[in-house]
Amino acid sequence: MYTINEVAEICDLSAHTLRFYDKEGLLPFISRSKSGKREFSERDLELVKLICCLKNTGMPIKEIKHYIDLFMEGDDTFETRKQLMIEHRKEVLRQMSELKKNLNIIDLKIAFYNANGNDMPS
Amino acid sequence: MYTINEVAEICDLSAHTLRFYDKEGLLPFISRSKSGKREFSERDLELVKLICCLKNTGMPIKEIKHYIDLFMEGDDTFETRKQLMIEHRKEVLRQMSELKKNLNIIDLKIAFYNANGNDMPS
DNA sequence: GCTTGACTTCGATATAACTCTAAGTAATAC
DNA sequence: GTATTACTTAGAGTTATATCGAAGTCAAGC
Repeated sequence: MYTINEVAEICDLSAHTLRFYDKEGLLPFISRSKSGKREFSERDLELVKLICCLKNTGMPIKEIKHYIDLFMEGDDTFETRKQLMIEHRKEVLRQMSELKKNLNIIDLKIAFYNANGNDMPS
Repeated sequence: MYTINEVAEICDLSAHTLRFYDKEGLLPFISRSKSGKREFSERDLELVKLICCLKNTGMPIKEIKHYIDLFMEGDDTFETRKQLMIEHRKEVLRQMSELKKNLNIIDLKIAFYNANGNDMPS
């Protein structure tokens, strides 16, 4: 079991942020110790990592919550979750392609700088 | 010459946003018609595209302004601008690498869904 | 028993980047 | 000459994601 601070450390978040996520309904799966402290199992930790992955690829908290809600509903939502993930994968690919496009622009710019500014278009 | 709305269309921004950028000091190079309207030359358009590229790769407006300020100062800032661009390129590579890492996580997740949830880790 | 870590509520504050409103002016296009 | 487009100032409001602080409670470990 992990404490909130351990999870925070591992996932590069603050305990504050984790509680904030909890409040937003992103962590309904977390159990509590008899004294009321959050206890993260290995599986919980993996879910938090997945949440971070989704967040870091631009999924808004509300959509992540939707995914988690489906997850909590159980096996009936299996197909829906799978489709959501497949859709999000497309979005990540879109981001990568845009990033590549922008990298090209930057590379071109640096190439112009290396050519000592000759024919610099802008 | 392009009007503000044409540039907005081309760069997928609103005229509002372009005026906002202008106010923030990102577009000091734009000239005006005798009636006071903004006139974007081909070169200006390229610069706006560069600004969008920097913005879309996460550079904050203040840093973009700094770059534009250097640009307006002229050839003396050539080396500085080149170094800035090289540094930003590293940042873009970092983003791409993180995106790839996250794509892997998503792919793994989808693979588990395709395995019908067997051994689903989370 | 004292320190540390965790908990709660609640609200303030921050930050970035818009986004919009209003009210009035001025030139352009048909 | 009317509709469209663009301009101005100045400020209010929005969205998303935190981030912080206060104030008090509670339990565990040394």
